Amino acid sequence: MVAITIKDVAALAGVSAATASRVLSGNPATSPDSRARVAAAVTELDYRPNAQARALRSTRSDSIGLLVSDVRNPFFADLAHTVEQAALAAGYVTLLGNANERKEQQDRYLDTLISRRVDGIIVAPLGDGSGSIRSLITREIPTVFVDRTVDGLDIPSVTTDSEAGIRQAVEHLAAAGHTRIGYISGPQATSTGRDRFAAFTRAIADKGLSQDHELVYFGDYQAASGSAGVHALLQLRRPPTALLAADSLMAVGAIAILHKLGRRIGVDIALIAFDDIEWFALLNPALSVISHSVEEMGRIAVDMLLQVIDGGQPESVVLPSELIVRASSSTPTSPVSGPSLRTN
Amino acid sequence: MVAITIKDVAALAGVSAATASRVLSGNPATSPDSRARVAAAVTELDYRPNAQARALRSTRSDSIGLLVSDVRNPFFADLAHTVEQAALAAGYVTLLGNANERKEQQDRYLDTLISRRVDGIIVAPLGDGSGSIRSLITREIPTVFVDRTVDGLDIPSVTTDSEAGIRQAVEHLAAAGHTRIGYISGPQATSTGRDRFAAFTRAIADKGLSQDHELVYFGDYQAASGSAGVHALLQLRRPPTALLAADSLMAVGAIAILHKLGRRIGVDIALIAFDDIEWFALLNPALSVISHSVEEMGRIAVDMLLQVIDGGQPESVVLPSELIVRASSSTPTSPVSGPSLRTN
DNA sequence: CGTTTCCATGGAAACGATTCCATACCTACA
DNA sequence: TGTAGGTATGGAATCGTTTCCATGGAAACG
Repeated sequence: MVAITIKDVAALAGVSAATASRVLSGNPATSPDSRARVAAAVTELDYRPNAQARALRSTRSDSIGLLVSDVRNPFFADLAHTVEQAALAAGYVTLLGNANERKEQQDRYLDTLISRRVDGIIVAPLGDGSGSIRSLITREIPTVFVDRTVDGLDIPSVTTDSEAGIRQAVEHLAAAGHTRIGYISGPQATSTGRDRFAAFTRAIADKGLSQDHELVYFGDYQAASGSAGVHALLQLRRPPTALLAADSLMAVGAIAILHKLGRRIGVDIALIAFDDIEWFALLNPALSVISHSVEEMGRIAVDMLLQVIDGGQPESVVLPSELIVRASSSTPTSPVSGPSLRTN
Repeated sequence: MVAITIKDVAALAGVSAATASRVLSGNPATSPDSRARVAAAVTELDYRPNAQARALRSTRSDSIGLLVSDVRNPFFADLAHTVEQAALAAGYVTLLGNANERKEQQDRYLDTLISRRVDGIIVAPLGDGSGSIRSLITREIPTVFVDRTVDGLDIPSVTTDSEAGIRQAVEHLAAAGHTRIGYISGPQATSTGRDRFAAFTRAIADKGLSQDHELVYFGDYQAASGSAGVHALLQLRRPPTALLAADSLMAVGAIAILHKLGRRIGVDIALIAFDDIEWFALLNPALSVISHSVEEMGRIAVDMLLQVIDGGQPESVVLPSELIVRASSSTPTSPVSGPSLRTN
């Protein structure tokens, strides 16, 4: 592996390394002649500048870090795609990390991102402001929180207003006659887990529905915990007649076990999920969801990060959420959960 | 932003930069005393080594590149997760790129990955061996192809044997009485697109089914082209009674438009998709699929890449595929596509 | 024609680590 | 006691760029 350096290019072009560097970085203080000669040498040698050396000298790495909990979650997959494409358009490459909803892995990734001197970090954070998150602040590394926040940290963020969507969902279910709504919550170590749970609690109270704390199951945003949640909730002496899942993966788990148990969604039990995924509309019955725009979230996050990198202090953005009613929650149920007709 | 370097650490610890470096890299030629002093200085200063400088000097970047077509495709999302986690376990971070099934974007990403001197690259390649792919070889950059290959290039790869699964699918449909099977193909610029199409053609011929070339629609592995394919195939004078989609996204598009057109899957028309996605089993009717193991593919790809980085020459691996019959294809259909009973 | 200005250029010093090489010290052995 | 061998250490070179600074020549101006 013979490494080709800028000196080789300079030698072949008959100029100095300094001039070659100037040509390559588009510095106007270059003659058309040397521009042409260097360009020719570059293609002749198939020269690729060493990004490490460049970054070392210029203290810019042209890379950003994106830390999410799990790309297999369609929400984060969409986010990763949008962020990566927007960053690419702005000349940055994206380092992807999956924290797997585990704080030590988040810290480990933040450490590597700091070591690699990424120009900025977009993170869906987990936990409180302890650990490596603290280092981001003391080092003044441009950071933007996406989807989630961390209490007490003054970092610009793009989040969703869960309140509106969840309130609409609860009101919708209440209007259909449900009084006992089961809630499959996200982990309380995340701001979305806490916020959505709080929104649910408030909405339930405002509507005068059952606040039986047994109706809440605390999951971890993974499919398996959705199944476990349904399992637990259906074993109650007075099981819920409707379910609200705090993210799409737990909804998937819930659907899987409901199928297995032979409970007909939208007939025997109503189901609404947070997060709109293309596929949810294809289910039969189609799934009612609380929708929010991932693409917008990703684009705004990159925009904000670029601003922070440029020394700006963008305002945090809160995006709306909204209930989309489909068949999975459209059947009115009598309060005692009697039999009902199926609609489609 | 005051940068803390190894010299600061060395000064605080009262040793030289060389010794500090030795301590940090675990070199045994260090006294317990300086080890302790350096460790203390590191935590005191919250020192993070500059990965660029380290990489520049040691010609290892401890990073790999992963280039897929689109993380929003659940297959690639799973792959990205597995690869990223396996790489992390081996001490590497992953640079993610989405080529969006476009050759120029693939080339652009390969260029940046080369510039960044990643230690290796895992790519689901697109197109022929022209463009930047060629540079990978001449520069002897450790590379592994995953899911797809490029004809004529001697690069280790992990792929799926599409033949077996597709043959099983065709035989299964033929046994159910289908003679006109529509095929929604992947792009012919990808090896999977070509291989699966060839396998389909062979299977159709062997079974003596209709080889009407109008029954093949060439899509691009995106959902929209699945919809377009169904639309085109159903407009034929003699439309197919069964459909085989070459990937999951096109299957999603197909399902969406079939719903909209009021065609009942598994009743009016049979449907089988390549790629097994957890959610496909949750559809009603559940979707028959040709399944292959993404996790295994990802793990093996990282294993192989590590071998190549170590100077080895691992053998390419071909993983099996297999038909999983579910309700979407289980109803026998009379050759003339008459009415039939619904099973579930 | 002489002086100023401008522009393209090359030499050399960074950037922050690793690593070769030489040295100083200490122990062990004859 | 003198020498060989081992160990911990520091100085300095190095990795491949960018960028500061000085220089030389051409152009422009009086």
